[in-house]
Amino acid sequence: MFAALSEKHEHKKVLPDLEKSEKGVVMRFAPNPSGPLHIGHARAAALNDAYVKQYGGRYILRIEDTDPKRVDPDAYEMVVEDLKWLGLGITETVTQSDRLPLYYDLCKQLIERGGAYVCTCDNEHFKELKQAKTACPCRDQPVEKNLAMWQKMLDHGYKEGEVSVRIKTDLNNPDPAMRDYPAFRILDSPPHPKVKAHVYPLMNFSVVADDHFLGVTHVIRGKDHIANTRRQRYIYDHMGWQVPVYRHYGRMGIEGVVLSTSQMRLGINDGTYSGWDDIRLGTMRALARRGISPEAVKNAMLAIGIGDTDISFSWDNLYAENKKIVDPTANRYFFVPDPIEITISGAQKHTAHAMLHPGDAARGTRTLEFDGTVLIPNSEITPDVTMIRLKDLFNVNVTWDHGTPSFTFAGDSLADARAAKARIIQWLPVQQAVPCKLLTPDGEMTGACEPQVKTALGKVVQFERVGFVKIDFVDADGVKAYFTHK
RNA sequence: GCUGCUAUAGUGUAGUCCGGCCAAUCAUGCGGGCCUUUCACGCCCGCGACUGGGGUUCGAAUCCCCAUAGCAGCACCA
Repeated sequence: MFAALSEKHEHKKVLPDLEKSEKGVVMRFAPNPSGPLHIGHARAAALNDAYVKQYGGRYILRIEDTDPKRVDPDAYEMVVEDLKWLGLGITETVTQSDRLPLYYDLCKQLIERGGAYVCTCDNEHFKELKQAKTACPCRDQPVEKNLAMWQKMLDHGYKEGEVSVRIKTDLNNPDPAMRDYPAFRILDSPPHPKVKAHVYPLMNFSVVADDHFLGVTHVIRGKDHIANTRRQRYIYDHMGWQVPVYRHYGRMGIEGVVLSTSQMRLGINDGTYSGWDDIRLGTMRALARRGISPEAVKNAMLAIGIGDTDISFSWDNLYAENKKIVDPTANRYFFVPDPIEITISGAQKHTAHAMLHPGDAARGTRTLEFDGTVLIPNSEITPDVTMIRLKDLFNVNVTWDHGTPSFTFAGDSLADARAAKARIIQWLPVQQAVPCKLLTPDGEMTGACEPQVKTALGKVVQFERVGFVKIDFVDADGVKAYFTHK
């Protein structure tokens, strides 16, 4: 019995082992602060987090803000908030714009070692040379000249676009992407929101510097970085440093939501979206607003794993994870979409006590008073219907006269309703009905819900027979809810 | 064009490194049933895949070659 249980437990999916992890790991999540985090980020963030938790160690948040064109000052805060929401075990945070002197110093060292040079070739020209596996004239300049030019760069003796620092690689590398790639550039505008600078490192340079000096041991990132990994290798070799262990997972296609930060920002600015948490977006805050729990996001990402196959993200699988988390906790309430009012003859006043959760009687009940007239979903009354049961109340006969239904009390017996295969439907007393809007991906449902729903602001509840919803807004006029999933 | 990565059911995933125990795992989805005062949860049954073609081998999802498809890189973005 116990053996069977534990055996089943061991079958729980775990991530594949990482080599060189015996003494713990140091990993990092390194977003560009151009906006809030979205599902794409969540994969890298959750995977790295899971490994740090599995092996123990440090988890560094590194804000990569070395391109002032792609920095949103608000994003620094948003990224931290989103990670906090996800519940990741970040142990320290660094921001690259705080570390420019470190990069400058390393660049100087690299030049001294003959591993980099200052290049004044224009882009197009260099591209041609690169394709032809030919060295550009700057490549063979003496170290002293490179150092002087580098100092002139730092002294702002060059304008934007005039020079760059290149890493010496191997011009005969069959992959043109590897040949003498750039490491620093000059940018006169726009100004960086956090630091006064004009010489900026490019990603492949600052990443190596930080991974090395921060002691990063393992890097898990998308396979769009696989070429960068190979490029970065040259710097490690020039410096005689040891490279981290890398894993590159495949591309993840995500349907149904907008993920591009620039597109999102555009839509927000022109009013198409209400904000970063508009539920049509794929941001963490949008998911949160729709009632997706952070655990569900993490579990879904771990289930996907670090495979290098390109995959398409499945909302169904995310919803299934979320339901596991939300179903045991969500209170049940009635929501009547597109309601019609019906009067039931022959019935005494009744008080219905419906359970807040069918699996947890201790949680208690909510009380609905029946006194003759109720709201039910319009769609339930079709000409083939002869009996319905109002859930937790009683049965109702439906009789038809020239297409007009009338309703009469048909007894309390649940067994009768079952025997008659009557549908058990949600309902609301007219007096207790609170106007409620339910926003779904397919549009808006208008209806009414129980008064108690107003106390569930910010929570996920289940509207019985409709699905799980997040109560987003409550005021004197009613309730607004977002559909999470069935 | 050049360079590289990948290819298991609708979706995700295990197995591939070290060929046989794989007539291929688990989850999700879908269909059916049971349970149940929800179309939720739970339980049971079922559906559904090794991209194609060659080769090696007694034996291939697993190794090799070719083809096809997808993806990524060849930015003074990350």
